Amino acid sequence: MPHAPRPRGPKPIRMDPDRILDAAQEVFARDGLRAASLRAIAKQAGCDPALIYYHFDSKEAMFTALLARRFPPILQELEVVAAADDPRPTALRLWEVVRIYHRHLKADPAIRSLIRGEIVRGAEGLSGLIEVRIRPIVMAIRSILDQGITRGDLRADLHTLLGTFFLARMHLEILDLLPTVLPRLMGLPHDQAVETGLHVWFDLYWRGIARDPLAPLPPLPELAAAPLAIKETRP
Amino acid sequence: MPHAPRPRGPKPIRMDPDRILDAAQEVFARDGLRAASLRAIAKQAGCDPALIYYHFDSKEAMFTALLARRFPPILQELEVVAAADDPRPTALRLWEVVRIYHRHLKADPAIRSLIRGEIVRGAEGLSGLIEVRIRPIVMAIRSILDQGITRGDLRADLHTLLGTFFLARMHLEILDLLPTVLPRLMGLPHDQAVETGLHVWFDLYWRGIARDPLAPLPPLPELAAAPLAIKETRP
DNA sequence: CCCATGATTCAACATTCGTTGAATTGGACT
DNA sequence: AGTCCAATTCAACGAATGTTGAATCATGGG
Repeated sequence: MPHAPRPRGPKPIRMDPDRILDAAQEVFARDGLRAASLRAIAKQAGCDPALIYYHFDSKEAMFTALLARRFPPILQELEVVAAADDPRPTALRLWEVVRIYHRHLKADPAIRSLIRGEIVRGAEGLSGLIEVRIRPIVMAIRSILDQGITRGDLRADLHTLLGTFFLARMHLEILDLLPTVLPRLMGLPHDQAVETGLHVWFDLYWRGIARDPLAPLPPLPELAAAPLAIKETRP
Repeated sequence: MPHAPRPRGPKPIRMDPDRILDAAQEVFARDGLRAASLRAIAKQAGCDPALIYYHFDSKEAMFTALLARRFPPILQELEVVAAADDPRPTALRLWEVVRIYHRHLKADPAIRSLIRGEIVRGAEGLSGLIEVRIRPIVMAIRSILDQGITRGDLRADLHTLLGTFFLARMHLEILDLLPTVLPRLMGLPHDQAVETGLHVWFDLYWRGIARDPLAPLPPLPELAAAPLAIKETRP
């Protein structure tokens, strides 16, 4: 069977590298970085696998390009909240951090699982880039905690670096695991699993770090609504 | 080069299936479930890849056998602490949970990352088994929280299921990420990263769930020492 | 009209993987 | 000594993977 040797390509559409990145993000989210194949990404993008190598150097280069596209907007919003002259009470600023994190990462399991999976074991050059992307984010959140101590909102003996780690990591755990674990473990409806999980978590976390744990939290804005008008990446 | 066609096997040593599981655990811990190859496991065990198929049905069967070997001892110890007639204050019992968790999972990154990686996206039949292994553990910890509420040690509005999730998951995050992330992110020495991380975390967590957050914690036993004499798996 | 050039596809390479069937070994029992 | 069976190894299969070089298409400028 010569299986149709050469019906050569009738596809005169230009393929934007951003479209390939979109496909890569989707496949990475579905299968994880290691299991995601270039052929699957190419099929998702509607092009030939070889075309990916025309626009990117390798699979790893696609991942770094993906990071470069997703992280700066997050950092940009966080640094606004972390500005030293922000007059809002610390609880509200931290909740704003939660909302920013949530809005950017909720619908993007790719980066969540990828950071997680590939940061532990360095994946060679990848870990360096992740570090470059993540360190400023950690520093922004941590500065809010530091300011909270000097303002007298937080307990003086708070370990602000670990406090940042706890806040950010548990957020990702809630996003990643609660929707799949909670319904299977209990009868809980998974619709609002993430929302209620985040609220309960923030209440517990705040009692843990506040100078006065029993003082009630101020009313918290809803998670979903966008707090700041920032232009999105897609024009 | 005919590369030495048939120097057939001069290896008359018996291979205990447990030795293969040991090798699998090591390779799984190093490379992750998906990336770990049977050939690497066989080389680690010092046998032929085909021998693995004589003792186990498949790669997946090895993983479930690994789970079956590691989880029951953890559950056994947890259920002792969770017994309803345990008279110790809730804070000490929860700290005991942390110690048990820590002792069993600290040196076993395989199960930690595998549970994490393969539970989110079901990996077909695997997730069911994981659920069978994990649910009793969750229930044991949760019952301590429930008893803590009725005893008046914990806040009455505590969401005990989410509280269990927070305690267990953050513990794994600390074990997995702190040793690699903290030194790279700061200059922190990674020797005691896990120990200090766990202490700071437990202090924050306890303030979050206690009825009286400002009451000081009782003195906590050291993490490393074994609290109960339980026979280990290797005879 | 032609040709240079960028964009895209085809087909294949070399590896690696999980898995399997046949062959071989080593010892236990008769 | 001979035989049987469990344990182990050999060699290979088929599939999937990342990657590459050559070929084809589309298009715009001369």
